[in-house]
Amino acid sequence: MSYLTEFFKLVSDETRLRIIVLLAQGDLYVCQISGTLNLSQPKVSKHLSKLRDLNYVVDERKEKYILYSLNLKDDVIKKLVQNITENIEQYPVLNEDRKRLADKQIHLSQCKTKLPE
Amino acid sequence: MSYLTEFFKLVSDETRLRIIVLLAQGDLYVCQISGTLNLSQPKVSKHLSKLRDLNYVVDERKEKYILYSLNLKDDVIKKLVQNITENIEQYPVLNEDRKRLADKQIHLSQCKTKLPE
DNA sequence: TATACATATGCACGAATGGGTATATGTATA
DNA sequence: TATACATATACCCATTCGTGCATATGTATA
Repeated sequence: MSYLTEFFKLVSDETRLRIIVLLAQGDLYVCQISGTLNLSQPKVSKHLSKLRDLNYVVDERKEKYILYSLNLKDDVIKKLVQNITENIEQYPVLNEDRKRLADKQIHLSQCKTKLPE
Repeated sequence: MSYLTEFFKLVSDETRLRIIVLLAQGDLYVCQISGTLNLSQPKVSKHLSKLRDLNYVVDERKEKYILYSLNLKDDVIKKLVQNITENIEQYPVLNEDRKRLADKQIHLSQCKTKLPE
C-alpha cells in the first residue's frame, strides 16, 4: 500500500484522527490523550501503537509516563493535518477535543500523579 | 462518522484514490477509468457507486455511456486532492495513471464504440 | 519489597470490506 | 426486435478491523 493510502486508512478511524489532531497541537502523555478524549486507556494505547508501528508518531519515556509526538514525513500529509487544525471549528468533534485539551481539569483527569518536567 | 473520516475511509482504498485523482484531472466515462487503471469493469463500477452513494462524485448519462465527475464540498478535502495532484510525481502509482490517461490507445482500450460529443 | 500508578498486550468476537464471477439493466444499432 | 455494447448489481467468500475485558510489563514510592 502506498504512503498516502496507508495514512488515509489510519485516519479513517475517528479515534486515530482525533489523536493525530491532538498531537498536532502539542506533545502529550497517554493519560492526557485518554483524558481529553474520554476513552479507555487500552483503546487509546492500541491506536497509539498502530500509529507508532507505522512511524506516524514517536514515543519517549519520561519516568512513569510516555510522551507521544507527531512524526509526519510526507509534505502533502503534513499540509493536510495543518489545514485541518487551522479549520478545526468546522469539525465539531475535533473542536470539542481542542476545548477539552485547554481545560486542565479535564485533560489531566486520567493522570493521577504529578507530570514530569 | 464525520465528513473527514468518511472521506479518508473512501480514499484508504487505493483503487478509489486512483479514481478520485483521475477525476481531478477531468471528467471521465467508466470505460475510460477502467481502461486507464486496467481494472475489471465490475470492480471500477462498484467503487464508483460507493463514491456516488456518498456524493463524492456525480454521474450523467450520455447515450450508452455514463460520465463521472468529482463533487467535493469540503474545502480541506478539495485542497488535499489538489495538493496530491500538484505533487503527483511523488506518488508512482498515481503518476503512472496520469501518463496512461494521456495515452489515447490505453485509456480508450475498454471503450469499443465512438464516445459522445 | 510490596503497592499504586502508567502503559502495553493478548484473546475472542462481531461487523464491515474488497474482489471475483455471474447476471441484470439500460441504450443504440443493424 | 435481436444483438452488441456500457454499466450496475447480487451473491459468496476470505480477510481485516475495532473493541472490551483481562492481564502483563515497567516505574516510582512508601
